[in-house]
Amino acid sequence: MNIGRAEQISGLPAKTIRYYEEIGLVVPQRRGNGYRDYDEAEVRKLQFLQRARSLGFSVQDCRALLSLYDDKRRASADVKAIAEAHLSAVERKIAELESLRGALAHLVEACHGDDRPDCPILGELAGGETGEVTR
Amino acid sequence: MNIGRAEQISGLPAKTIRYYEEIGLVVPQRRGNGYRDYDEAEVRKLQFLQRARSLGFSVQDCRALLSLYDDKRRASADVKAIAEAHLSAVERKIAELESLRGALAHLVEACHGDDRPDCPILGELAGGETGEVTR
DNA sequence: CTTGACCTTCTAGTAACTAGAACCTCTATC
DNA sequence: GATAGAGGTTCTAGTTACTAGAAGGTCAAG
Repeated sequence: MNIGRAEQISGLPAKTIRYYEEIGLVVPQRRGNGYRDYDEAEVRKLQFLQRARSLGFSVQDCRALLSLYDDKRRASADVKAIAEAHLSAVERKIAELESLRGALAHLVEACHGDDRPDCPILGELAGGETGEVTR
Repeated sequence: MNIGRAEQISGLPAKTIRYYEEIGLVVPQRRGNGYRDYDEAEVRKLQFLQRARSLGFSVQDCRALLSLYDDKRRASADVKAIAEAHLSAVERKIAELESLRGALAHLVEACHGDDRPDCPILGELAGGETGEVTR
């Protein structure tokens, strides 16, 4: 089938599908006119990629997951290891953002936000000491 | 002062300081030998950038914050607006990651992770039929 | 005069696409 | 047969915010 149909079924934009081919993830046959021709298995892989990417797996992770998906003798432990590593990364990122959120919320709250120039946010950025004026 | 000293004081790598010059954030004078020469105000701006970036503000936001920092007739409301927008973005990102974390945690939990090929994680990615996780 | 630290510019690579341009192919209709 | 329009092709370049590395110039000390 053409790339347009693969796009509809997989939910991935055609540009992205071409990109995935360029990096060797899903490489379809070509027809006589040069058009890409996706078979069932390839479209299933595109769907697989769409789901894995929407779960936040990197393209490198997706490559590994796809090859495990293809390997009927895989150990589920290998799949789980990838997912656990990704989960840990997500949790680290959440912790980092929560710390940021705390700092930002504190600053936003401290700023009166009117037409006067005095601003604790800039104060913090300028020197870490609220209201610092000279150095 | 030389870029090496500016690096020590600001905590920004020299490569980053040069990059900030390239995009017009902090542009120092040059000495006769072509070396960059940072004055006090410029080093303070570099410190400002280091802090703003570590709070997760984009470089574009930093540019705006820096110009407000320079403008002694600024309205603190303008600073606050930037910080609030960033805070909102951080909160959206946290919500998104927490949703991901939930889905990933379920999948990881459902996978026995041994040497057998059967795997609910791949099942979910492949189409949500085989080995689908109970939500 | 040489060594080593420090500085310069330049190119290219990172992640994962995305936009746009120029052009080709297929199908249907006039 | 000509043409319109949908859909396909490749290619380049832009996005974010740096970072690595190469080739080479400058400076202070011994």
